[in-house]
Formats: sequence, C-alpha cells, structure tokens
Amino acid sequence: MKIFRMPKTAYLPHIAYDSVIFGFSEGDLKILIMEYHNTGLFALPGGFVQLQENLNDAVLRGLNERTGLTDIYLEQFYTFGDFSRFDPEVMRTLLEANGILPGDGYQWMLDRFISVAYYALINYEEVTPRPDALSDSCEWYPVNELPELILDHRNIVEKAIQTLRDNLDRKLVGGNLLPKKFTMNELQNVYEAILGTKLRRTTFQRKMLAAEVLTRHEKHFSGKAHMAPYLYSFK
Amino acid sequence: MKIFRMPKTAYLPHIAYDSVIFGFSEGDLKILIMEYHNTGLFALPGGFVQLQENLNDAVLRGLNERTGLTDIYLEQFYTFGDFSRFDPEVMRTLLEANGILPGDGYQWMLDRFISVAYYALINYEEVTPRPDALSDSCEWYPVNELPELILDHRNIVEKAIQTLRDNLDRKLVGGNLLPKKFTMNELQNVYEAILGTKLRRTTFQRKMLAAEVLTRHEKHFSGKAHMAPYLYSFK
DNA sequence: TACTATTGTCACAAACTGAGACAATAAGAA
DNA sequence: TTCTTATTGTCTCAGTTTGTGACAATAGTA
Repeated sequence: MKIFRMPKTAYLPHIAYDSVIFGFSEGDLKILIMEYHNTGLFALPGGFVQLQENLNDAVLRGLNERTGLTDIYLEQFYTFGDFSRFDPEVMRTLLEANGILPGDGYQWMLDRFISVAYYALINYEEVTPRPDALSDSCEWYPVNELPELILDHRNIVEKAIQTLRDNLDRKLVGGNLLPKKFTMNELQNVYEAILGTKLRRTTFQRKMLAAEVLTRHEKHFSGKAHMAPYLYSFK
Repeated sequence: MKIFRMPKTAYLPHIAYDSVIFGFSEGDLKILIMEYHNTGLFALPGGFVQLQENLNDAVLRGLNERTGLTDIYLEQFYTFGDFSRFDPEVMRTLLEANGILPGDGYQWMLDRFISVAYYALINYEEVTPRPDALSDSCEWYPVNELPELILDHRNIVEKAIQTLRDNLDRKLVGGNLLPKKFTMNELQNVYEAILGTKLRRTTFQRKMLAAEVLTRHEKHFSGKAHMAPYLYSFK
C-alpha cells in the first residue's frame, strides 16, 4: 500500500478549497474528478491553504499540481459553509485507506471545514491529469455522467455550472476551453455544451464578430469536402 | 471604560465574515459602518462563526444584532483570503482600547483571518442601527463619503457595489431597499443611486412593467400639485 | 465536371430600446 | 370656478439589435 505523505507544511485549520476544473472534448463539457484509493469515493480536487499563503495562490498551486498548467483562468464563485458538510467519517475512511492511523498528526483533517470553491477553464489538450498522494486517479468526466461525489461536491459542481453560464456572455470566457486558435464552429460547440442548448449558427457568428474580441487568422483545411473555415483567436 | 464582553461561545478560528449592509435614503445609497471605541477606526460590521453554526446563519445572526431585522435579503459575493489582510496591530489596538489585555483569552482574534463577504439590502426606514460590544457607533454613510476603513474593507465595499450593479437587472433586487409599497419614481431613484447614472423615465417604466414583477396598487397622493403616481410592490 | 456539406455574408422581418410628444391629473393660485 | 404648474402614464416613431432563412463561395469526393 502506498503510504500517504503530506508535505510538512502547516495549513490553516478549518479552511479548504475545492476546484471545479472544466475542459471540453468530444463535444462534451467535462470536469476533473479524483478517485481515492480503495474507497470508491469520488471528489473534486481540493486542498488547504498554507499559513502564509494567499488563498488564490493556494488554489493555483493545487491546480498546477493536478494539471501541470501555470496560466489558468480561475474564478472564485462561492464559499460553502453549512455545518452539514461536516462529516468526519468520509475523511477518516479516506485517510485509513491510505494507511494513516488516528494519532499520526492528521487529526486536524477530521475537523469541520469551510470550503471556498473555484472554477477553472483549461484547454483539455494541454493537460494530463495527475492524481495526488491520496488518490489513485484524476480523470475527466462529462458533467452529465458524474459518479456520486462525497459531501456536497455535487452541489458545488452545479453551482459552478450555473455561475459559468451566467458569466459566459458577460465575460466572454468560453475561449479558455479551446486551443489558442479555433474555428467559429468549435467555439459555438463550447457555448452549446456549457449552456446545454443549440444556438443559431448565423446569430452566434454575428454576435461574436460584433463583440470585437476575436482576431481572424488563416483558414483551416480539415480535409473535409466543403468550404474551409477561418481560424480565430481571442485578442 | 466599558468592559468588553464576548459571549463565551466558541468560534471557528481563522474564519470571519464581513457584511456590506445597503440602505437607501435621501437619494443616496448608504452602508452601515462601525466606529470603535477610542480608536478612530472604522470598519464593516462583521463577526465569527460558531463551531456548529451554518456560515449563512452566522451572518444573519450578526445582521439581526446590528439592525433588529430578521427577513433580510442577503447575498454572499466573495471571500477575501490574501495574506496581506493579516494585520494583528489593528485588532490589538481595537481590543486594548476596550480594556482587554493580552492573555485574556482573545489571542485567537489576533490570528490571520479569511473573511467571507456578504451584502444585504434592507429598508432604511425599518432600522435603528445598534453598535456591538466593541464599537461605540454604527451609522449610515453614503457610499461616496465613507471614512477611511481598516484593512481591506474599502476593497470589500467596492466589490460589493460592483456585484450589486451586475446583479441589479438580472435578479431585480432593487426593491429590497424600499418599503413594501413604492412609486415608480422611487424605484428609479434606487436604480440610479446604485448604478451612479441617470436613467430615462419612460424607458425605465416600460422595462419594469414589461418584466411583470410588479403589482400595481392604489394611487399615492403626496399633496403635491400634480398627477398622483401608482404604488407598486414586488410580486 | 458534377455533387455535397459547410461556411461567410446578406436580406428581411420581428423585437427591443432611445427619445420625445401629449393628454390626464392633483393641488395651489387667481 | 377657472387657470397654472409639475409630474405621471401612455403612445409614437426612429434607430438598433436579434431571429430566420437565403445564397453564393468553396474544398474535397464521385
């Protein structure tokens, strides 16, 4: 059995973060989910804040550890603080499955936590998800086919999607889920996956062009038998 | 000197909340600011979370103590977690001005805190602000004439206003700053105070009526020499 | 060379918004 | 009573944005 090793760094007690990491592939909006050793428990990637660390930096650090990425579109969206999310059995199961006994100095992890939730938008292609010390996998799941998640993590995901939808037009963030250059159709597919609805091609194109946030590049020849679309990038 | 007495209840360490309590009077958007005994320090009303209390309930409890209100429109908008907001001197000044010495068991209040920020919209007329044990006043200040605030509280206020503006049309929350029944003109004044811009009377009226969120009641006779406006309430 | 699927753009109608016009008041003044 | 004034509710008209379909251009295949 793999032995759990946490860096000796000290963390702020009672405070955690969870991150909903969105990616886009095969027409689906997906998020990264961790599965823990020998437990069948699934959870959002999360972590703790070092004693002298900015909260935002802690999240970026965790994101970098899971994805290898450094420049990440990241947004804080809600802090979950209900007492009902306190369920020490879940964490105990998780620690014990990793060979950690009570009294190993991880007692603090069994306390009540308030969790600050963030969502990140990343380019699926640039990432090879990496599990952490406690988990044996970190994998993409389509948002419509999530496994059962621990605690209130399902709630967190739903609020993340809702916030993302609300921000989509206001902040024009959809492009963060794509490679630097993309076709208008790919961008539309991202929007449709996030909103869960079909959009009109011509209206969508007109709106995006009118927003003046895109730069048009060379055409992209896919080998298909039809007119080649332009490639775009965000300004 | 008034001696500081905090209920013996235990609180979660490192976690606080701050609330930006909005009211509307005399054409101005105002917020409640506390002034602390003998220090000249001004701050947002805030507090701590009891060990078994929901975060949201803690904020409602604090709001009730400051305003006497129970049904309050409340929205969480951001959690401030930079290490730079750790400044024990401010809290030490504040405790000492209240006759509290080091070793009185309030050491935990000098630690680093992460603060979850909320904004509330209340009906100015229903409220008589009440100071807490540490403060000698709790008063309304127009958002454009705030005193200098401790720590990052000025930041918190600005983010609150920004969020309120963004949510104004989407959530139609402006009515929470008014009595149950109000005229269209009063509602427009609230919108103008929040947005900081003048709006067109006819366009505003048409938009609000088209939204189908208002119920029209009897006319309101103000005694002025002109056509009496209808009163409205939110559905 | 003809055929097909997709793209970029245009055209027109429908819906929405900005800006002003105007009659209908409520109360005071003449 | 009648006139005057400030404000309100509603309408109109123009300008803008959005929904919807049409259509030619094009990259490959048959």
